[in-house]
Amino acid sequence: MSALRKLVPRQEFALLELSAKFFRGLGDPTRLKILEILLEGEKSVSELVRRLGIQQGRVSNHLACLKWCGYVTTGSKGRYTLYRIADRRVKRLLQLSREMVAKNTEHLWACTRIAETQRPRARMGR
Amino acid sequence: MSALRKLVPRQEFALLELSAKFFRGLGDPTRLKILEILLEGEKSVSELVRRLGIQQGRVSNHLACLKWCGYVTTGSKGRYTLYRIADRRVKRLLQLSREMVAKNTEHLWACTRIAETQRPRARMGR
DNA sequence: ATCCTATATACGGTATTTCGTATTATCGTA
DNA sequence: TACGATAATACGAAATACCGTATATAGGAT
Repeated sequence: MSALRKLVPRQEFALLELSAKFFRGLGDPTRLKILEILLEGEKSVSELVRRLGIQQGRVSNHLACLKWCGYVTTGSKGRYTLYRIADRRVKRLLQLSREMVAKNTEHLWACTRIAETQRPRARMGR
Repeated sequence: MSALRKLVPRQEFALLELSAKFFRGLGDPTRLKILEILLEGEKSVSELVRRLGIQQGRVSNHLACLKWCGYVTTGSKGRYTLYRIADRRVKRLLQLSREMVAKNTEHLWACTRIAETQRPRARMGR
């Protein structure tokens, strides 16, 4: 049980929790790439699979995640499921992050508190 | 080794990776709460510890994380280290998320692909 | 130097996330 | 109905993140 939970009102805690979850939705490079592709226009799952070059199941899973978080919506067209960006704010979010990341590349690289994927676990000491 | 890595140019992959890392910086309720407090104005670590009610070490760790990601900067004043929001865009990011989360509360709650902290692990099936 | 306060770091344990692989569901068409 | 294509879901293993506790560092005052 998070200690924070005891200190902030239940409602506020829930909101923080949800917002964190929301941002974690953007915390994966594959999902970010998917959003970038969808910003070009709606795409079917198989199209995304081709573009990403990863397993179909994995793509569907990431898409489900993006959908739950409200980044994308779906429609079906025959056998295809088409995914598209759900909200104009998605583009804004990605823009903002790009700007801030650009200003901060070296720092972010050096950051060991949040590891990159598949990088050998960095010890905290020097 | 991520499969995505093989498909997108090295440079682009690095950028996606960094952006994801950047967003993961916002993917924790405690860090979000810290940013909210800092939006009121600069604060020392001990002040934050009081407000958050959690271990000092943990707060420092989260602060380090936020600093690496470029959300906050520090200055020292005597024995105190003062933390403050590093960039106007931080406020924008949080605003955008609040708006999108508000539109999406139920969905986010229901999302089992990204777990809330300390919630009993939901199985994927129904 | 020594003590005290403020802050940063280390590390094991546990929770969470992602991945790879396999399976299941759904829809159009023969 | 059976079949092929499209998409969604399941599940164990590996990677990553977070917490609690303990310890180290730094600066000011005595």
